[in-house]
Amino acid sequence: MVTIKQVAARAGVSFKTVSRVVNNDPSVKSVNREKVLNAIKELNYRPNRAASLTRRKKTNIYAIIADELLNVPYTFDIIRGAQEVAWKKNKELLILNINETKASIDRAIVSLLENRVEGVIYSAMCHRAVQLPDELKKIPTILANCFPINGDFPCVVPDEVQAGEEITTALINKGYRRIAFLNLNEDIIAAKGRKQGVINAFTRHGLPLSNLLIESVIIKQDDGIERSISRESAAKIIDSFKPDAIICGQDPMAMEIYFVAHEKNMVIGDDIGIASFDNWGSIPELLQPNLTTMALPHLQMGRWAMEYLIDLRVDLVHQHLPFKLIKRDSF
Amino acid sequence: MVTIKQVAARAGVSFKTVSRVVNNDPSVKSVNREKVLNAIKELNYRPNRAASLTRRKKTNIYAIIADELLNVPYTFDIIRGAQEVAWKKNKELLILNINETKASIDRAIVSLLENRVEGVIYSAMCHRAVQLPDELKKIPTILANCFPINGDFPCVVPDEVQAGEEITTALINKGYRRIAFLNLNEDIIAAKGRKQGVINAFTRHGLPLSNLLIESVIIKQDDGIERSISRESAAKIIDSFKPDAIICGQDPMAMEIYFVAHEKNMVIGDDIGIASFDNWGSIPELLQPNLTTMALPHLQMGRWAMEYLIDLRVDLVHQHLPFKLIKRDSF
DNA sequence: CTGTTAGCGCCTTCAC
DNA sequence: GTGAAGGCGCTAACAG
Repeated sequence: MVTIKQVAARAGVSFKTVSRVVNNDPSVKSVNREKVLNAIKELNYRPNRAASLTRRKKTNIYAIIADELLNVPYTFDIIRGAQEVAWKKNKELLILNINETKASIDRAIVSLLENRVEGVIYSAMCHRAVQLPDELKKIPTILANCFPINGDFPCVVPDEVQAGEEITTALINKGYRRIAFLNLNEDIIAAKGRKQGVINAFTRHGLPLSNLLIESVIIKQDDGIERSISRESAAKIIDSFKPDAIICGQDPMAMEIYFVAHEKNMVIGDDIGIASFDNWGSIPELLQPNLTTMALPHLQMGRWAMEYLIDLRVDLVHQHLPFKLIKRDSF
Repeated sequence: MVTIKQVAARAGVSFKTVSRVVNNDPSVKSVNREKVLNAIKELNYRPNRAASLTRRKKTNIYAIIADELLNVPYTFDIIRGAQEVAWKKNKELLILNINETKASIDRAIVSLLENRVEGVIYSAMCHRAVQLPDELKKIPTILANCFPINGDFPCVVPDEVQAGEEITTALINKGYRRIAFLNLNEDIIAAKGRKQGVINAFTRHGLPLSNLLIESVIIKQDDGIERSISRESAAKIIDSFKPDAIICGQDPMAMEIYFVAHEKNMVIGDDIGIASFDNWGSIPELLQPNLTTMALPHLQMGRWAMEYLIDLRVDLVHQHLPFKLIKRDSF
């Protein structure tokens, strides 16, 4: 491997000058800069990151821990958002993919510590509470799409309530007045918040709550496994409650509704409106125009979390898609 | 940051002994090892990876470049597979997420070179030909889920032909005898191979090719944008060709078929069999039992590629899901 | 603007 | 088994 000294010899300058050129120090005469640049190209020199890191105090390395527990397509956007900002700010971003096991997260933390990482985003693939090892407190850390069980880390999470309000308002604005909301399991954060949001929208628009039916169609069986009863429920609800629109907890559920509507010879968007949270991209193109979706702001969460770490900015612009930024000065 | 010397002072040994303990050198008296271990714990010492890397010749760092061009759920499995093996072999794995831009890949390569990465997996999100910069030839590289346009890198790709044979054979074994295959755009690798495989299976089972209809239902419009005409095509084909089973190029297509079948009051699995490549997980649970799917071996590709890099093993066991390993001794 | 000197924290070599 | 000396490739501090 060619070193800075070899380049210096070739260019006929001291190795410090080479170092300056490599690090874009403006205080190098352009003649010398040229010479060095040529030598670098001729020798095909590449700075040794490890060596440079030993001497520098700032590593400029950040990391995102991705807890892949649930592994739905769009969640990769958190990483993408973080990466985008890191790139722009010239920071290195380590992606650490873990799973639910303790060994896995422990190993990730070892990596963080040994690499002298300067900031960490801990991101979960579904909005939930997490309990993180205390060791993470040694490094500036922000959670994305999850929040700390003890409130001991700052976090950025989607504002499910606002999402619920927005999707409902969209339907109301389209003229729908009697809405059924097939919610996810109401134990989970997203389901609780959205339910509240849907109710809020009804109240705000002066619609009677008797025109609103909310039912959880993901049920936990005795064996602990979750099962979707969306199809059966939808069929029943359409007959009994007679909604003019249905909100689904997630895309696959919307697919089921399409089926049920078909079976009942209802025309989507005409006889019945359909809206859905969590656009998984699983809805065939053909049906998309008839669907009101609310995608979660994963990209923004990633960006935001990264900007928070790098600049400690907590004054960020509110984006179109709803968010909640819970700030805690833990460092 | 606490250093090896501080640990040594605390433990009452030379810093070299500490180094030995940290690196699991067996030639340390267990009394001393204990002392060192305690000191490490008390001071909460963490080896500095960068510093250790400067002196060591082997970095043990590998990287996977993920070309996220197409961003379908299961492709992350390539990374997961690579990571699994890297973990097992105690290697660090850098995940470099790029997009189609040259700037992006160039930046990734700079990162590879500066980090003195010892091996690279270049993975594409859909099976295709890629042209990689020559600079990658300086590092042992293997492609996963894509192959080099000039044959200048080794690669591991799914065996689409075999996949076609297996899925068709599965249908034939279930008793279906007249099959329509709604293929992806036949310009793409996967579509070509699978078509051949489907034909092979027919031939092998002595079925007349007149009982097989293959049609591409993803068409490229004049404006270059691809459009799926699977639904219309399926409707027509069911009426005219009267297949007893349909093979779909991918899950979303299978969803369309479910619809069409519904509209025609056909019972899935009874009046008509459905099979699909590329299990995206977009098929609602309820319908899964009626679907014969063939998932692509992304996990295995990731594992295999990594093992190839680390051990140069090309003699790996053939797994259930079909593969093709194209080996080229480029390093 | 440039070069010298002195490290960074660790590992290698080799003598004890 | 252990430790001292030396060096990895680079940057900080400072002198010129």
